[in-house]
Amino acid sequence: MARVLKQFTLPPSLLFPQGWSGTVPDLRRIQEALAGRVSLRNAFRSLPRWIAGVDVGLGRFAKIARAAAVLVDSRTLLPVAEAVVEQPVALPYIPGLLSFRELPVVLQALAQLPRRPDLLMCDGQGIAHPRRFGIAAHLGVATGLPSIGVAKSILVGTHDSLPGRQGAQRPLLIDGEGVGTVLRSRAGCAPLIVSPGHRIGIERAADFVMAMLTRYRLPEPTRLADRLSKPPRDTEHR
DNA sequence: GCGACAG
DNA sequence: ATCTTGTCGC
Repeated sequence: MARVLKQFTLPPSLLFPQGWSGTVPDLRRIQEALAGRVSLRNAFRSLPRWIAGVDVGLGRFAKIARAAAVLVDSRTLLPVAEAVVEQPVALPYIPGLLSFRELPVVLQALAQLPRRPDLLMCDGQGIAHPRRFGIAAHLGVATGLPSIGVAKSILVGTHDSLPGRQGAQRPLLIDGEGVGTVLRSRAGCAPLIVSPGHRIGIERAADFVMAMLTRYRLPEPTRLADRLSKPPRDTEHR
């Protein structure tokens, strides 16, 4: 059952005031209001043990959203629990409003985990967003849990040129304000865009992501969730 | 008015 | 996000 979700802090009415529906301007106003609940204060001094990665994959014609939540033990970087939930897609993808499309099913998947994560990592932006309220920030505020956004590309913001070596970092700026970190997680790969979601600062968010890297471009929690969220591909050829 | 635009 | 085989570089 929904063991974890019941422990989450805010009631649905406060998480999504318009019940996920409404016009684009309506949804933007919701983000502006909820952005005020985001905290950049660090909830942890060092990497906590239980980290959940979440991601959403779409079927062939984007009819079904498949959310995956993978609980990883940061001491071993190995998965200790997984959950997958599928649900019809309710909204189209609109840049800047991703969370309204993906969060409903993500919350369902998180609810299936056997224990409450200490920290969440998800695909997409945290505060590196036009209204400082990307999906990672929304997820953090919705659950009350610390969260970090790990995106594969920039939504908004600029940065100085980034060295090619692994570990290189540059601040991501929006109108001169630091909102995240452009991080070369792996040499020869496009950098990751790391930004705080909730209850963590810019610098520590990048540190925690680095601590979860192995040989791949994505940190383990997100990488595993990404794989799990992909619908099984047809192998049949008539 | 014209592009840009997480997943 | 998804559609897709082979191929070039760290």
